[in-house]
Amino acid sequence: MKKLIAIDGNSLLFRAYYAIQTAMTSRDGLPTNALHGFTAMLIKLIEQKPDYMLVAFDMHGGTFRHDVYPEYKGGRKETPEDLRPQIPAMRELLKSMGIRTCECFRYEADDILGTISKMAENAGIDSLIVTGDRDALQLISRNTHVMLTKKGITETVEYDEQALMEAYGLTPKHMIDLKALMGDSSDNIPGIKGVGEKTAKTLLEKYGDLEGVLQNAANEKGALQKKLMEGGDSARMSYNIGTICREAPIGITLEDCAFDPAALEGGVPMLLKLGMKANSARIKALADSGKSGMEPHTAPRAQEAPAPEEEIETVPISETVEVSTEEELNAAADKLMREKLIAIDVGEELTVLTGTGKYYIIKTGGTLLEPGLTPEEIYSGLKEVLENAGIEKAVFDAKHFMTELAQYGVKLNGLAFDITVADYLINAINPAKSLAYLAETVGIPERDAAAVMRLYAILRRQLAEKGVETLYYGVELPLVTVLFDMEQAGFAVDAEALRAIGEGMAGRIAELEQQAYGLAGHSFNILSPKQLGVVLFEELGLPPRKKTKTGYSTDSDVLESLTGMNPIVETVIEYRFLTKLRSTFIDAMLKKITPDGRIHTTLNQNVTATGRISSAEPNLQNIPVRTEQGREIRRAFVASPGCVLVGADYSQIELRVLAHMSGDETLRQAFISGGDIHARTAAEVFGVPQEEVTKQMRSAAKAVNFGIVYGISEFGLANQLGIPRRTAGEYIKRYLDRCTGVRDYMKRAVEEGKRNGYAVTLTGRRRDLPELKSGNFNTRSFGERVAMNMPVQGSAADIIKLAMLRVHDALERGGFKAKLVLQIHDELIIDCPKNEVDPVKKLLHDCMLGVPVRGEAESTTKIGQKIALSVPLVADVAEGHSWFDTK
DNA sequence: CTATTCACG
DNA sequence: ACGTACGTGAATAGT
Repeated sequence: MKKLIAIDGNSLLFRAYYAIQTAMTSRDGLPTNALHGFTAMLIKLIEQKPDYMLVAFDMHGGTFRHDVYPEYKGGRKETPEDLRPQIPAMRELLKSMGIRTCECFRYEADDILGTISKMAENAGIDSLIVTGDRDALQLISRNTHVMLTKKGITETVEYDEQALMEAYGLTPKHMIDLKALMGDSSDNIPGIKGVGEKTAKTLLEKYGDLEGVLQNAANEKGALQKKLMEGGDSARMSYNIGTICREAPIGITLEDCAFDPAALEGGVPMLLKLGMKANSARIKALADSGKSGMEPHTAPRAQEAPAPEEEIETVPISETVEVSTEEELNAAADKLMREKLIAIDVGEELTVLTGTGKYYIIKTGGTLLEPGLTPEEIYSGLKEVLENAGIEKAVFDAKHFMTELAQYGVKLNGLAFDITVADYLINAINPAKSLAYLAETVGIPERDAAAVMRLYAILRRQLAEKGVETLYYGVELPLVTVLFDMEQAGFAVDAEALRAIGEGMAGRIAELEQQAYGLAGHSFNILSPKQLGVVLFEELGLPPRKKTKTGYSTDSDVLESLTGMNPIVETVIEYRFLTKLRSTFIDAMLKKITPDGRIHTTLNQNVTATGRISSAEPNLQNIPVRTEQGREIRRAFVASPGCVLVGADYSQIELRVLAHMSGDETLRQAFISGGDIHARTAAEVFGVPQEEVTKQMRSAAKAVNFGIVYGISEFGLANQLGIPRRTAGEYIKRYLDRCTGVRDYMKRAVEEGKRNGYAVTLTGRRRDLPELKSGNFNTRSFGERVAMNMPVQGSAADIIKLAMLRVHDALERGGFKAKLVLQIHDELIIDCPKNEVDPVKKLLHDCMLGVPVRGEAESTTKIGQKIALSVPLVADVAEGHSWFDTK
């Protein structure tokens, strides 16, 4: 197979120019930084032995896009003064090396690349398009790949269809739709105002393409509908100018681009003149190897013959039924009631594939022009089917589906399989973002419900292969419903109290702001690390402690170390602290309160690599607690009327898990005999009786304990404690000498990680450890720490998940009205009617400790019994009106 | 869009 | 000798 490499000359020169900001000039004073970078890149590309090569340039003046849209910018900023002369120089250099260049009146370099790659496709030739411009991703096809430059210029990523799907969850064609919807500020393409990436992607997933989105605008609600209706023309126009032209009048043929390595030699004199000695030598070498003809022109590519896919039995579609009227829907629902298993997917349309091979396409739409049904009609029509627990359902993202159904008063019963959750257990590091993405990665042709059905078969087998079936069916799948209920319940918030806290801070913030300006001698943006760095380290002459990639670091460690040197430091610290509280925890929270007076977070079950749950939009797992003032915010998180909050948290669960997993006798005895674990550690590490442990010793020991859990390193501990590395090393050594079981465990964890390629928790949850194979020291060290930490953090996550299942189950069986509302890794919060407090407190405590609970279903404890620890678990329970009080 | 910072376990 | 603690999510600034 022959190969064309087509390069966006302007884009690459720009990238090279910004990547290399060192001053470089040729003997006659021409700046050469961009030329250097470009040439280095060119050499890398020539090494791929292309048969055709073309470098496209933009032409001055307007383009056909400006005819329809005069404000179009074409992604390019002003050309910097010292880059300008390098562009013609590059063209000349390319010419001398026999590499074809091209520019085209009223078209951009992109369009030239689009056109030449189209020609190549027609001729059955592979193309690689090299550019820094993401717009080119729309050109990707089976034969055309796109190489994008990353940070700098020599680092690149090559995208084919699959890689694009993995990175963006979109097909090449979707890239245009996406831009048309969300606009692009660098090109000044308007898109639809108020539609960002997230909305755009969701819409595209739902309706397929831009036209689909616009035509289904009526399906959307409220503000979004309005935006879509009004922004249609703008989006269509954006689509047109965002589409790369593949039939530009470029005036050259593919054969004009034929590349002859021997001709490269012609560039050597000019390279030398430009002061590129090393590059000229490499070009010369490439020219010579081309001349000798020793190497085959087309390098044999590693033929990755895909292993013949084992055919996985899925349900062949025996009958397809399109449903677009209520009569048809009712008929379909009647038939569905007789099914045992159905796969469901909500996309552009609702699709259902039954275990007996009947495929229903239920048309959404229901507008005057388009046949179809509204969501209300569909879900009420299918209510009986969806709520019948006897009909098993396989879904892609069950919690999401349940949330949608809830809007129409429909409950989902009989959940048999959730694709997202299964996929997460198989590969926690890279969870599937969409059904299309997953189908693509797995290499199956099906879409919609058919993909769900096929994935159901595939993933079930993989779960079995990885030994995580019990974890899946015993923990993760039932947990979906628990998390859904928690999201629906929400956390009551006293908006007035929250506002009052914010208002109480406003005065002080304004005061600090003025104070900072006064001390600096002028006003500036205190929250800008860049501006603050200038004030502190240049104007006021304070000593910089560390640097970030972009300049001085001004993080709290640095500021802390500067206290006492200038009063502005304290001012800034307090200012940052208060504005953080206000913007993230007061203003942002107020916006998230729904009309029911509550905040409904989203609890993600498939984002963390360790098995923890995460909370987002808003994150309720990081509400302040460590500072007195921050903790006040918790007074606004309250119980429902007539209720109290009951909260319980595990004491030192990770260290207890470590004690269990390592079997270390010292650590185990510490937990068995009880008491203050950090003080005990201090006594061991510092070799003093526990009564003589000072505050400092205890806090150092606490840091050591954390370090142990994180996969200890001397440097990390030294940094944390602000002590010399040697001293930190000494602490670690003393700790591990006393707790040899822990030392052995850490060693074993890394060895097993290497041998198996993954780390594993007490329930068998896995995390792949590709880092352990890395040749890079840092990457490998990271892998080692992960191998030590993941089993500990992940097992603790397993334990609390089990507790949640048991609590949920016990509350339901006991007929309590109390509801779980939040989990914060080692803490559970229940919103509890006052008359239920006593039994609920006991139940919560018992569930967390693994104590049998009356009336408990056996199934929920299957794994729980297996992971009884060899050290006691302790959970502290408290109650109160607000979250502030549950400590 | 990425980097920085900082809130939590 | 390398250069770091583990896991998250969100606001802000500025390229």
